[in-house]
Amino acid sequence: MSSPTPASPNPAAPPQPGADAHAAAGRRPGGRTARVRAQVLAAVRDQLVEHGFDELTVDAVAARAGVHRTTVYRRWRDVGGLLADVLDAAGGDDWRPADTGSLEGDLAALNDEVYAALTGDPPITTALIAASFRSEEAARALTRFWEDRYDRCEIVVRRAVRRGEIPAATAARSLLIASTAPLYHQLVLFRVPPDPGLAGQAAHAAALAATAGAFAGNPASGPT
Amino acid sequence: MSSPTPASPNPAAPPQPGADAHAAAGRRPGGRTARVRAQVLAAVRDQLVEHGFDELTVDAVAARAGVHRTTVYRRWRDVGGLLADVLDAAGGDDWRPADTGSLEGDLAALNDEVYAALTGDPPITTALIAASFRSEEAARALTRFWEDRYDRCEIVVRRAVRRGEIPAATAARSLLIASTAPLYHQLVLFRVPPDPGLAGQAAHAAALAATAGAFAGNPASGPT
DNA sequence: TCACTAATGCGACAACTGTTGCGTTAAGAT
DNA sequence: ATCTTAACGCAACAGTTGTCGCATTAGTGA
Repeated sequence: MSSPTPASPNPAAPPQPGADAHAAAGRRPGGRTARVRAQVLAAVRDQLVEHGFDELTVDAVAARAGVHRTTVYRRWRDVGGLLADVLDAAGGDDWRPADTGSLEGDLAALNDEVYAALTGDPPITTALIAASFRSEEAARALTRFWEDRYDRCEIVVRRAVRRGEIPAATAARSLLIASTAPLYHQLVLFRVPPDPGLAGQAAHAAALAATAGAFAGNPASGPT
Repeated sequence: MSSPTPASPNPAAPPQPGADAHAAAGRRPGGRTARVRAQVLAAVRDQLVEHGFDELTVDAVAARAGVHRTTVYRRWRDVGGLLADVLDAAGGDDWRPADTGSLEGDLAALNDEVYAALTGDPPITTALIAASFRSEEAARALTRFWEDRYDRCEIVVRRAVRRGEIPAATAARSLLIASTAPLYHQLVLFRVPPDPGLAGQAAHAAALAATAGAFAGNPASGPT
């Protein structure tokens, strides 16, 4: 997760996001509906920033947005639905991985961003992960978000191949996961105290392993 | 996580596990208290197996255990406390990593166990991870459990060093995390559809990286 | 301008969650 | 055998969560 801050909240709000929040553009995407959605999503972010995930209840969001409880329940179902919508709005940015000139440098830069996202205050990213364990909808939104982010990261591997650092048949996704997973593992699951040194290690090891051909396979989509 | 099934539920039950479930051995560890604890913990496991984490409520556990709601609330506080106690009871087993004769084999065997735990039905392990995001107490218990497991796994690295497979100054913990984290990452956070092939990959890459000296550092406790 | 209707507001409601005070039971000690 | 008291059972309670039917508002199109 790199920049979950949504710069431009999508003004179109489907009335029934239960199935898919993006399928139909809504039968009435006009003024009030869009305004309510903007107010509610802003309220979610503000509430999250000011009081954390524990106090992110539907009631609190509705009150802060100046909207009735039932409206929020009907359109977003629960807190997970709210966060899923926030997350989808955040996925529409133009983020790209940094280009440092070397594979290890690129991976380290990625991990630095992951580190910042996971240890940042307010802990928005951690809150989203936590929410994904409470709501299937939030889980799907998070999966979509990460899928998109890792897709964008594959250029890091392609650049390294072009520079001759690693074999052409390197499984990009596997390499990227091997590089970032240890950081998530320690910060999210182990909850080790934050230490900026964590970020560089895995990047180094992954780059070395890639050089040694540990991720040989289909260059586009490795063995899952 | 490898074998969360508690073979022998600790009969000693501290009355106030709020602060630390193991500090004082309780002033009255006798028959009834221990019996209630055993009933409740068994009810937690049964409820989890039969109805999953979503229906694991304090009320359901109390009813199934034949115990009053208030008793559960007072001794375990919430569902997280219940799972933390279950988890602590599970950590007292005699699990050891398999010895296959090679580093990559040992790591692959580890990942096979992780895979089985994360994809097993009922999803006890996943439920515990989910609970750790709702309850600080469950989170601490999970950290303790994993810390203990990874400690026991370090012998895998020491054996590899003894066989001359990897440098003596290999950071055992870093290697182990690099080996297992990708699997957790994909199954727990990404929620990719289960695929037994996932388990072997990371083990292979980690073993290769270790051989190349990617985890050079303090052999006992690597750079965090 | 006017009718249509999707979306929202409103209040009531049941279900669930967690707490408190007090009486009862039974483990541990003398 | 008897006493002490930690732990439990019980009932009542307030607060929260989520749902429902119906009234009202405000985009949308004629």
